Amino acid sequence: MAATTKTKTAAPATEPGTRDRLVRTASHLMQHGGYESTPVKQLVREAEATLGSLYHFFPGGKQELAVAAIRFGDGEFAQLLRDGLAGHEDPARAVEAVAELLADALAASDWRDGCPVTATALESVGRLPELQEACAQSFGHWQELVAQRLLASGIAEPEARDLAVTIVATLEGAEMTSQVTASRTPLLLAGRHLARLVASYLP
Amino acid sequence: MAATTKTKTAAPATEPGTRDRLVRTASHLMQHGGYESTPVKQLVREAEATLGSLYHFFPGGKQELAVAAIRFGDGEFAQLLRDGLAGHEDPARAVEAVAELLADALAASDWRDGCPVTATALESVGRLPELQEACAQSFGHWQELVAQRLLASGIAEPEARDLAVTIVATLEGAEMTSQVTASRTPLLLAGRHLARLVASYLP
DNA sequence: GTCTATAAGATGATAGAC
DNA sequence: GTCTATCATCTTATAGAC
Repeated sequence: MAATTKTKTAAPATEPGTRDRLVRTASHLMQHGGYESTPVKQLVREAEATLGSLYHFFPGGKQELAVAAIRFGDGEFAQLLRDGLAGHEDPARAVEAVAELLADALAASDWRDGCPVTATALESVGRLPELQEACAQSFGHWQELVAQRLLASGIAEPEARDLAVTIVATLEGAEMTSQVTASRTPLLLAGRHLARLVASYLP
Repeated sequence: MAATTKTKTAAPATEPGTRDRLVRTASHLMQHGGYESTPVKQLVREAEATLGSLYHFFPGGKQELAVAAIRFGDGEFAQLLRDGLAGHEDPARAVEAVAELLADALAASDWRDGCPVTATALESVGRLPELQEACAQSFGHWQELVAQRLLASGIAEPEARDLAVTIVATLEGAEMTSQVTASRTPLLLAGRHLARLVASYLP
């Protein structure tokens, strides 16, 4: 924390350093195939780094890098969530907008850029505890963002939090369905149904 | 199809043959870690088979066995769906019952026995076309079961089908969330919210 | 901090006896 | 149909020069 002074995210305007490139690339590749399908060799190649650099920044190897990648994906997904939720006065319409944003990103990437956490999350259950914990924290983080948005719209305390859990879960499930079936429909339907559900809780 | 006469599922009362053991074991292991996390060596060991048998029944190797395993998991999940949906007159309550069944199975397996398709589905997107196709068919199959149940309750044609897509997606997403967070809550909340949504479409 | 070469083991798949 | 031994390749990780 006080070693070289600028080891953390100091200058966001500068070009990303080797560590950042490794994390971003890992996040992107794990977004596709998950953890096991992503060999470190491909990782360092696409990050334009070397094995030496990887084990310099992440002595814990692939697993430690994967945890950092999940945290990074957590932040990226959170930003998309904030963008979508902020675009409309009506919270029901806001949730639907998030589903539409996800469908856009999915179609634009030929159905490959889904949730940056889901694939790894499933692989991690009961076998990679540190990764699983990072994934669980991501879900909690996103639920909190949705809950705050619902609370701000006047939905009461227990209902808003409960709804947020289901909203995030439904978006995850619908995104996966859209990916596998190569169709926007599941996400768009989920958006419509979630909007109806949220509206039914509005004061 | 007409080679040895009894190569298919002839006697369901007899103890399962080697082929069946391979398929069941593959389905069970892929239910946990997915495709890449399941080495063939572990597969044949737990199936009490040998490499020779695997490549005898599945000349296409691991991939061909994986497709058969997904089809098997498709059928198992479909049965759980039928059981849950048939238990209540009210379709809203029936959907909620499915979520409760899933939560029970999950907790009983220490959060490991989730959907037998999801993990593999995500890994397959854009990289294993035959597996991806089998996974997409599973989702379609389950959606059809739910749609028929809703239609039988008097929900009209386009609404019932659209709802079925969201119901299956939500159950998938909630089950994943329950697995990763080791908690029944996400599935139980999803069940409650889905019941409310279904009720809002009832005549 | 970065690089290459290499270790040590696991991986999917095959050969050929039985 | 089943078995074991083995292949070629790929895997994560390390060593040590620069």
